[in-house]
Amino acid sequence: MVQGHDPTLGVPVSTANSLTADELGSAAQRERRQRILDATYALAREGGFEAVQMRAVAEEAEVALGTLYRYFPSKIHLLVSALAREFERSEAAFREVEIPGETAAERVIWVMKGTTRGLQGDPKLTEALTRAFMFADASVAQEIHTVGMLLTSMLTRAMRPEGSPGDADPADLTDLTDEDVAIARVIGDVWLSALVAWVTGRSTAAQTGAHLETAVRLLLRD
Amino acid sequence: MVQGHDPTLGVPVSTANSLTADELGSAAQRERRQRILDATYALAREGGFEAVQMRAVAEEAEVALGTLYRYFPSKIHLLVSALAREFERSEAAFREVEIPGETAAERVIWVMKGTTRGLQGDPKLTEALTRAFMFADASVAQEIHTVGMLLTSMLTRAMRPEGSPGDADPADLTDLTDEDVAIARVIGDVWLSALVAWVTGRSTAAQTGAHLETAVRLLLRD
DNA sequence: GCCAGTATAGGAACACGTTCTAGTCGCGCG
DNA sequence: CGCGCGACTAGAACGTGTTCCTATACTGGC
Repeated sequence: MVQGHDPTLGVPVSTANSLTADELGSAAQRERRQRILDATYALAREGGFEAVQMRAVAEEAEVALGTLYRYFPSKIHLLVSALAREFERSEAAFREVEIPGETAAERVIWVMKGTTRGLQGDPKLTEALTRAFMFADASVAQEIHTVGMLLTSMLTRAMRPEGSPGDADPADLTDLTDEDVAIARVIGDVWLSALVAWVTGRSTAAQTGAHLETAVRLLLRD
Repeated sequence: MVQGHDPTLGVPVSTANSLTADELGSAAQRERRQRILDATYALAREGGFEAVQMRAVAEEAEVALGTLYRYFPSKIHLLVSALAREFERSEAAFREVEIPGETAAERVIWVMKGTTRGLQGDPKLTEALTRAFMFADASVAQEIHTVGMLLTSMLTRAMRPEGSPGDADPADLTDLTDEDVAIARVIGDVWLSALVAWVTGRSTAAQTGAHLETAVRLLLRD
């Protein structure tokens, strides 16, 4: 089963999706949603996946349990949505800086290492978000797709020479070859696997970084 | 979080590992372990991850729930152990055949596709095993390591020219360069990500195969 | 064959994700 | 103003993974 590609929002998406910020009518509702995500973030940061308990999130966000479930249909949706919000921030931040490096490989490594370092500074949080991402099933496809797009966007932007067209819109991949996109996806895969290995204590931060760098150099030999 | 189990065990088990076949004294115990894994396999095959319920496994295997937990300290351990057993069978089967293909890339693709096809023939089973693998935390490191070794072994064997030394022992990687091993690991990463995407309904079998093939060709340009 | 100690059976109890029910609040509309 | 309706609150209830407890079956040492 494949999900449709970019329904580009606006259309009432079929089943049990998380409520996005734009779908919420009142300011009070948008603020409730923010409070919930903030509570999720705070709990995850302190105690990781297992500390993000739905009752605890509801209490911290000062909403009833039922309300929490109205906004996010499951713990996984909740955590992946929190991850998406972080990625949006991260992606926006990268959009503001010059990415250093002569070659595509150097620039990609710079971006990946920066992102990874950010995540490794908050191990519990990263554990929670990664576990959720890995455990997600098809019902979370929408949210996952958002995250995937952001990641691919960051990578392909790093692969492009600095200041090339298409920088503004993260979804604009027009001047990239199929091979570029394929490479970006493979790097994303490796990154995810490395993250999982790190999160589950099967490799150290240093190993993760080294593995990632190796993979990028194998893929982007200029 | 799975913490240390009660230490009243006859055999000194390091932390909270699954009991391996060799650690079990009596034939009756080894047979119990097999029954448990068989039951797990059967339930997973029929109904996937959620159908593998500990009470159901215990009943099907005709052991008490407490006994099940003595053999496998969690559902995740149980499923990853089942996965390891399958991989052992798969790896052994591959060891018996000539791997066709002129180049390393062709041989690796042949192996990956064969394995993937096998998994896709049993979607529910694959879903259960993959979800467990992805959800595993550090306490399952031992079992996960086993699986990782088997996968790397299959891949590096395919990368070697046919009939080269080291074929007998899956752990013997002496005649491979560091780069070879790194490539095998990257391919393993991509395979895992692709499997997750397929299992969670985010990509089709065909897309999974194509992505894998692209990745292998990017990495093994002969 | 008997004893001590361990493994197993059987099942209650607990934790947390999820669902459901009843009641309350706020608000636009006749 | 009173009504209806959707969103919210509070909390009970349920399912499944996990733990715990007690009685029984087994096994190795004497």
